[in-house]
Amino acid sequence: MSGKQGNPTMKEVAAEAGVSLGTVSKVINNIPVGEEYRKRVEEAARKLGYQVNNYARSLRTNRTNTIALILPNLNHPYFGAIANAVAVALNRRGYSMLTSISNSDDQGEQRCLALAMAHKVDGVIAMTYNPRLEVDPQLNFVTIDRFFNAGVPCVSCDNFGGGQMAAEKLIGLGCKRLMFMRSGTHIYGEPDKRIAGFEMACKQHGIPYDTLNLHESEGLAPFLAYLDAHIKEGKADFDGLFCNTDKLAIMMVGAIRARGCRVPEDVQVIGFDGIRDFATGSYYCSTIVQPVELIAETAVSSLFPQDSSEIKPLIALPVSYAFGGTTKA
Amino acid sequence: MSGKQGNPTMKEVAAEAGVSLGTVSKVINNIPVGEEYRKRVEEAARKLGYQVNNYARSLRTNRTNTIALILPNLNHPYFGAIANAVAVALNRRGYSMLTSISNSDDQGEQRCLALAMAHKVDGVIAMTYNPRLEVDPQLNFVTIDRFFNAGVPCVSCDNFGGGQMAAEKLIGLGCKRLMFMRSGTHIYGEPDKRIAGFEMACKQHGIPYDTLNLHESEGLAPFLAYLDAHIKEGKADFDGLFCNTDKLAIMMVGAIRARGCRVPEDVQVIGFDGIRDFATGSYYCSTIVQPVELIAETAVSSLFPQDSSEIKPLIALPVSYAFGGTTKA
DNA sequence: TTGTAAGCGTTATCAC
DNA sequence: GTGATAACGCTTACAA
Repeated sequence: MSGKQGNPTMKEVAAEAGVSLGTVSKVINNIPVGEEYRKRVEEAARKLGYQVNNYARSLRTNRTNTIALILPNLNHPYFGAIANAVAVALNRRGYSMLTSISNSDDQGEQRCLALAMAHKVDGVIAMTYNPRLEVDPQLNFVTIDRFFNAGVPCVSCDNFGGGQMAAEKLIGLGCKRLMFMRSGTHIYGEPDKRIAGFEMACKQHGIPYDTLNLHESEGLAPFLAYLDAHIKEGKADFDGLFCNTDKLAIMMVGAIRARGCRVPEDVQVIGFDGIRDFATGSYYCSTIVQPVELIAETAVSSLFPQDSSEIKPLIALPVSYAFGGTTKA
Repeated sequence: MSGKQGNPTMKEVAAEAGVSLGTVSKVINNIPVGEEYRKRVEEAARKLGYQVNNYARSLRTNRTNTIALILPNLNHPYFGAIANAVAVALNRRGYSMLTSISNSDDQGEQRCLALAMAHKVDGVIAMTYNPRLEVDPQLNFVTIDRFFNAGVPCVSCDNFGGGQMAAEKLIGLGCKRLMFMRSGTHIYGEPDKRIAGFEMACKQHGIPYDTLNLHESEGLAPFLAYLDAHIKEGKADFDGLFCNTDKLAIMMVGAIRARGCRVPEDVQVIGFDGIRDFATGSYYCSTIVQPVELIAETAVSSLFPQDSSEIKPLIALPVSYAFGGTTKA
């Protein structure tokens, strides 16, 4: 309790103001009360530096005004951006944020969830990856980028549309043969729709394409092997590449250039996420930008039923394309 | 309360197990109890999915097992790294983290602090910038990078030593005339010792130097003007530059190169913080690396007096130099 | 309108 | 060693 023993309580404020406990409570909670009483209470509260004890209040009201955010870590800029935006969105509503780091670990995720339950949070926003995560059906739970089932709302960007957009952008910029690369934590997940959208657009436009869809545990080697096989003497047999993350795109741009091929002149590359350089604020590569603030805002408002008339199981928010130097202008 | 009405309480567990409330409490808190009773209670708790209500417990014990972290935002990699490390360090001790974003705003910082107080956290770790922040002297309070007064412990890296190290590194790499640049939120703060350390080392080695110490509201223009004045036809009249952050260093490297000067051949540049590229993990520039995990760990343990025999008002943790391509190898 | 008192889920102090 | 019972600080009927 902040190490402070002399933390003033409502009772003390009541005594100081010469009113009853209930009156103090009413003043604190903005419930109509005689003007003279209100003044006395406010004066006393200020004098004693009174601050409501959220825990005691929560015990009574069964609401904590706190939600938990569970995410893999705070080192990746995307997670940092999400956490930041969620905190801001919650704050605007008078809610606090309890942050838990799962380390992308199944047990860690379960542990974070248990912690949130013990804290009796009013809701949980999670970016989890364990498909077998045991979550109390009564829990006010929203996921980001991870669809569980119809009972759990999932807020995500329009991954399918993003994949489509990437393919169409590359095609529009003159690409004749495309390539898709993916490295991810799990084989199935909301972001996997990126490839589906990409493939559909390619087919629609009659553009040939190749894909390399790998688990991150396989590392970069298979991608590099692909480049070795498909870039001969600085000539690539594809001229457009879409990667499922900016991170992979950045690595591939480096690898392509290292093999004597120019980006974007010979091969154009588009990533996904819309990560910006922390110093300059510029995009690392041409990319499909996730609407981070909107995702956070939507996730938060999904927790409060009064905000949205109907709960949608899956919400796909619009993405946008940003030029970042790895496509032709 | 997680929207769950049927959350089992200790009383229900007691009824289920056919024991008294006190006995359940003892089992939950690992207080010796008859083996048979313990079994019955554990069985009942498991069956009902009982989970202790932290708020009710806190109301009794006056401890919340939660600490608040206040920082400007979670978008800058340094803040993200600090938040991540603090969360991990707290978790190891069984504590939860309440995160508040201040937006580097005086009022925002005060608001975050009030929120933490209302939540009755057991302590606060803050990266605040308002020197007039009103903080309850009773509050278990630790700052990072911001010295208040002897009563408030401040955990920081060895900024003075880092400045020294940067100067000596540049001198050791052959620089004959140095330059220091700073752009920051406030004129005074723990990180300002970087320049002091830098200057001392320069004087010690008899190396001439120049400094440009500005408030961030002035933007980059004065720095660029300096470069314009000191780089003529691709020749700079200084050959070593130390910037107080990696961010500034990165910008300056770009600006120096844009003026026809080579980095690191003509001018060597060292930044401060040790930020790494999120994709490749490599440093953006040669830099003085902050011991992020150690800072977080130290800040956390400063909150728990039993961990450290004596509270030190200012703790300066060792930094290290990392090569990042903007100095000679 | 204002005061009084019950009770939220837990821990801790007692008798038993 | 176990079971009642009184707090903890607050909200909320309900009584005055």
